[in-house]
Amino acid sequence: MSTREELRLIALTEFSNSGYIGTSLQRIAEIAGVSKSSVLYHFASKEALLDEGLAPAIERMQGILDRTKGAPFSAARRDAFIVEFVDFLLESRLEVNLFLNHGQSLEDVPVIDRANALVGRLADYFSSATTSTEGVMRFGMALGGAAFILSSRNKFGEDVSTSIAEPPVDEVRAALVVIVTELLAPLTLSTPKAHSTPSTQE
Amino acid sequence: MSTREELRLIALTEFSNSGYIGTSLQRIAEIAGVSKSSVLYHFASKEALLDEGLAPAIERMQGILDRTKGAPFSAARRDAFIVEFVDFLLESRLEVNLFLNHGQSLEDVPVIDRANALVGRLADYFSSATTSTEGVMRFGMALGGAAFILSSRNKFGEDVSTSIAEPPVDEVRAALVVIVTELLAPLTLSTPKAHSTPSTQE
DNA sequence: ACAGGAGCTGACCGATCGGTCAGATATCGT
DNA sequence: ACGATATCTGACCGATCGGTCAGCTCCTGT
Repeated sequence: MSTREELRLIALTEFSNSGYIGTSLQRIAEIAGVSKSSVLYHFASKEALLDEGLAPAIERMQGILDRTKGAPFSAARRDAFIVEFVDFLLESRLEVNLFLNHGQSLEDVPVIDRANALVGRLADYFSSATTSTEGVMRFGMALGGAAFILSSRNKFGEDVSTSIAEPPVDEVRAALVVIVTELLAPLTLSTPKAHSTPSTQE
Repeated sequence: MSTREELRLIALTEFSNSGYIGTSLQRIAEIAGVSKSSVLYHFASKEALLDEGLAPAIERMQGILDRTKGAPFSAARRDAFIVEFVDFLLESRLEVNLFLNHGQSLEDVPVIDRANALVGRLADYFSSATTSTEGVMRFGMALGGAAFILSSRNKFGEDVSTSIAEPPVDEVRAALVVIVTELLAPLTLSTPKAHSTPSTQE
């Protein structure tokens, strides 16, 4: 693997674990076994390192959303999206963890803005199927909760609690699809009502 | 309000929004309208500011857990816990957000260790009712997801997506209780036998 | 043989970090 | 009136931050 690619992965890992501000170029250089100057030779700036670390995951998520929003909301398309979304979360844990945990303090960074825009498109897609408070909370719990629990699974599964072991990844994937589908199911069974909350559709 | 209490709240807010490392004493002082030296007069160090900011929420959560674990696992006690837990999340958003989003990079800070120990006790309590991967994921999605979606509700509700308005707090509370209960319900319908994890009562 | 670019480095820069310290100001009990 | 105490401040410290720059060592095409 090239030094440049190695630095990208180290930076992504450290940004995810310690945050963007909490990770110094010096530390990235030390882990890679090169000098800080070498890091800045391969990447124009620390921000460029963040940008190139997140870019692949952002482009993948963009593709998923483009494909999903190509047709109107339906239960079948929603279920297909859920599978794709869960796979995305499983394979982009570092990126998702970095964005979820540390993105709010990096709001003026362009690559974070792009990721935020994706969340907005995702919310718009599901908000087209519900207007009730419970529906909105179901969407948030299902997608945000799944992203959170996956991106920080090490924290709860290994570090903190010793009584919960790390399950096989395919079991995690299957369980997550079941739970997310269950959470989102009421949103499209009978879309017109759901709750007695008429309001707040701006 | 005393200067000291004002500083505590400003620090908690800034730590939650920008992270512990991402918040400087200078910034806290500027918001409060005092000098950096004054901040360090009221609090021995930056870490003391973090400690005293999180302490009340930690003590409250400790009380909830002590009360809940005073008796063996049952559906009724679980439901009572859920209500208390949701109320806790609603009233301690800053603290929960700070712990969830930035706690993993502060693992050697004593107050964060205390909070992590609470999560461990919580996980032990619910892991006594399930051993399946799906059960563990249900627990994680329900509690972690609820904590996440509430602590970062501003991000998804106001900043990012303009199509989802901020619902009344009592509706959020009711919806969350329904969803969390629904997620955790299958865990105690048939509890043949739990784990072989005797207590770990510290 | 050698020019030239790729990869890499140490020295250095201004800015900011958390924290220390001596002293200024104000309040209060006596 | 006067010392004691609480509150607050600016000046300063060493460490670390992201970033710049001149120059070093290779390797390769000609």
